Amino acid sequence: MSQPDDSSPYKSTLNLPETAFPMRADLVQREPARLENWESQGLYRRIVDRRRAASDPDFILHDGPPFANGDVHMGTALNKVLKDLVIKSKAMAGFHCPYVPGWDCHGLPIEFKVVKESKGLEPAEIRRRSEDYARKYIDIQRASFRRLGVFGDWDRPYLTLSPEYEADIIRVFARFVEQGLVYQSKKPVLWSYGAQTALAEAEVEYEDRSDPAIFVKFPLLRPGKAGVLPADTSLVIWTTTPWTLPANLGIALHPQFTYLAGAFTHAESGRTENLVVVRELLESFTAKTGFAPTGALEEIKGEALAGAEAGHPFLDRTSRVILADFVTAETGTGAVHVAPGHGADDYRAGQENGLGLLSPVDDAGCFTADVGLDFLVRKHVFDCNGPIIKLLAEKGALIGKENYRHSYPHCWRSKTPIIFRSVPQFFIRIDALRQQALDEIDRVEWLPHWGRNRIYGTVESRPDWCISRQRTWGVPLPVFYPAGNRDEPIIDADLARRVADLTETRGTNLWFEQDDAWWAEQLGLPAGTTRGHDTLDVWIDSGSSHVAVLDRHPELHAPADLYLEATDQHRGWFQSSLILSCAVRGGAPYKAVLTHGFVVDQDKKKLSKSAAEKAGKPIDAAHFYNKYGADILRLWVSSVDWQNEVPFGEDLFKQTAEPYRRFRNVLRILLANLNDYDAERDAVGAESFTTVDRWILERLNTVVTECRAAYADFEFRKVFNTLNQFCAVDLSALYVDLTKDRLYCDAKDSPRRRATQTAMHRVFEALARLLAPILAYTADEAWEFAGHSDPIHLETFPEADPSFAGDAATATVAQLLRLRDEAQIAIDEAIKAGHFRKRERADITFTVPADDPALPLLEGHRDEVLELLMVSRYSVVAGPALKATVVETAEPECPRCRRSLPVGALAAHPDLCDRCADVMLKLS
RNA sequence: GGGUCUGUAGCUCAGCUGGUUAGAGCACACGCUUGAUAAGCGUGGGGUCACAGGUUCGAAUCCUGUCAGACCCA
Repeated sequence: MSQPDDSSPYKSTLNLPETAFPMRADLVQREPARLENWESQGLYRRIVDRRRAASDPDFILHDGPPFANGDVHMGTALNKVLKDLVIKSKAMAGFHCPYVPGWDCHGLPIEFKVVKESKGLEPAEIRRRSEDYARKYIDIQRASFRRLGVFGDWDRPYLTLSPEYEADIIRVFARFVEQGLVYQSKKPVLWSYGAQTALAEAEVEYEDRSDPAIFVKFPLLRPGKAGVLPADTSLVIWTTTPWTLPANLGIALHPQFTYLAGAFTHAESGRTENLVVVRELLESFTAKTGFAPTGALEEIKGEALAGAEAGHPFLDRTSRVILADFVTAETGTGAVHVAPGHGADDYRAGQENGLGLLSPVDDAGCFTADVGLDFLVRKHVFDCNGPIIKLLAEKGALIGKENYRHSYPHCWRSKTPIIFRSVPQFFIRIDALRQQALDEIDRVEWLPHWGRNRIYGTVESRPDWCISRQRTWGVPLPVFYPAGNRDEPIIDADLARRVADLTETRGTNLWFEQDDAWWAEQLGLPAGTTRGHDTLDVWIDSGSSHVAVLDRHPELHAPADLYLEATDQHRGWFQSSLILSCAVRGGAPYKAVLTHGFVVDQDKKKLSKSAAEKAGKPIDAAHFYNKYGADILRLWVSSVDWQNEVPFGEDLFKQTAEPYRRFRNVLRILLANLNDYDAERDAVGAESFTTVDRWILERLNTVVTECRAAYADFEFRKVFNTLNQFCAVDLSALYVDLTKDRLYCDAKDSPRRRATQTAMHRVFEALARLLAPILAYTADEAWEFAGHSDPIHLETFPEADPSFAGDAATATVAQLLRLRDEAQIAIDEAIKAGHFRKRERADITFTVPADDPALPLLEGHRDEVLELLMVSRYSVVAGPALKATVVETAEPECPRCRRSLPVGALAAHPDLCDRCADVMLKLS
């Protein structure tokens, strides 16, 4: 500790800054106490009630429910804090902003964990454990969100597992049924044999994988229209999934492509075959298989082969030649193996050409007896690629083979590769809703604007929605089957609604706990009627929130003003909500949608949780708010460009600690300088402001205008930059620095001291409120030290003051700063040369052109210019260009104010400057 | 492979509809201050504005291509 410096007898006569607002933030210790205070007074409720009482317009941000699984990592924190910045800034901009957070509770990831812990559980038990699991993480995540300073109705969040919510999901399903949009069909779906369920597009992730790619010949039996092909000609197909060959029912050619037919000879073996391949791929075919054309080749259009038939290479079956636009000339042979049971394109082509459908694969991904080859039955399909290739070789059907590396869909949970497999599933007809959904997309505001194209593309091209899942932890898909018939489901809206009514009060566990007989009796169905076993896709759950939450909650309504999630939700929640909402209410559930990028590593590489942990890089939000404080994290969020991917790392994070310190210190010095100021008593009128006061108020006016506009546009980074610049340059480096003399050394009540305090008071009140949405804790702490008893979050933003909308003072100060910069360089040189040690000793000679706009200022406002330059004295000479030279002043240093000015005007204080002598006289 | 987007000092970012020597903060170096002091002030070094073409009197800013990265789709 340093001893109090009493070397100057005048120190006690100064008005030095003083405040109890601590310089050190100690956020980790202090924030929890402030949070407790907020919660004990029900601050969130007070804010909402105050805005409603003022009849402020609504602004509804509808919370997209995070999955109730895992801790809050930086990505989740980014999303939640962005939402909170929206809510807090909208509330301070004068909107009524109820915020009801929610959680997505059902689904595979949780069930997967529960089932992995203990095998062979009854469905009802799986559901109990899954609910416990979800609730545990809801509590963990809720505590984190609160700690981050996010305001909301945390005591009554919405949960997709609550009975009312589940009942509404079923009612949404009923609406679809009643519009004839639900059907059952056997068609290929993305199937995870690891998790043994159908998956949605959004539940699939792409990983690199190596597969055998093979060239297989299909001998033409009937040549179709062509009729000119040599005998024993074969089409050659190329496939990366040999295991789907048993289900082959056709070969697709492109109608417009030119194919080449003729003799091919293998360079090494000398084997000769009559083959057909597409012209564009002839070279690559030869390179990969070794078969080169022996003589002239016949050209033939794809459409000429339509209707031809080929023999299956190892089964006693024919394969029809069909035409399809999806055939490309990029890889393979231009002839595509079609297995309608194992692919979406294949299915459509099969339907159009009446090929039928085979899918001899069971839930576990193993061949069934229908595969047609005994030695494959009960073997996993991926283990059958080898045997099938071997069989092809034996039959002489194998033309070539290569290893092929490609990105391939995998199950996001079990990480196993996806297979396309046909099983009876339930679907929603998208075609009936597509145009309406597309029209709605153009009525919504997308932020950033390119989001519109994202979702438009997905909706435009998405196939029918497979909504059934073979899982337990979810909302039951409420269909029934007549006694003894599992092929024709009873899909009925009224039945579904009655199921909803029963579960509204008793929960959907009923579906799993009661038996078929009970349900048949409850619903008045004939004895022997059985229930379906599927649950609904979880995207139906969260996509129904506009019904289960917005329509139900008394403070909310649909459409919401804003949905705000990461960009992956274009194909997820934004889309499922849109489609469900179009069917239920005939329009989008949101007026605007804001998307932000993902949190990525510092070098902009994808940042996955497991990879980060392996590298010893913490990614949990708790690590950061427990080490640096929630306000640092919030400040970081405000400083990033959420439109793109958001780079993150502890080093980057630490960088925001510096701006934080500046904000805190500026608030602190303002508070300290206002220590003896009472706005009621001491505020001066507009006519008393000096030039620098008017300048800082003009700057403040600009800052207020810019920040309000930036908040309105959700450009938090612009708020951060604007305020940071204002604090660093205008306040800390200039205004606060150059007004020290008048604040510390003038008489307490001197008009120019009070003028500056009046300006600083306005700056503080505005700055604190503009910072409040971001520095939720610190702004409130400063507010409290300024003597306010209510939290700052009940306030509204400062208004721009029209009397400072001009730039007259700013223009004047700009001229003076030109002089200051010029003088500064000369002063620095003089100090470096050892002429004197501090700028207050400088005596400057300005050389100024006669037409320089600074000239009248130099001549007419001596005291103000001296104060702003913080030098002893200056003189002006005429010259061709602005220039400053410096010598040490001849004036003595006034021991009270430490400026070098003429002294001795008052005999009582011969060593003091005029101003200080006056002050001393008044004090005595 | 297709679509959308991004690429400015070591780091985080400003640079509006093209127009004087490309700006700020952090970090770094040096200095001042001990009356904002685990603070404050100043000065300085550092950028071929990803790369290559093109439009223009003139481009970081417009166009094309290449490279790198992100997300989505295959």
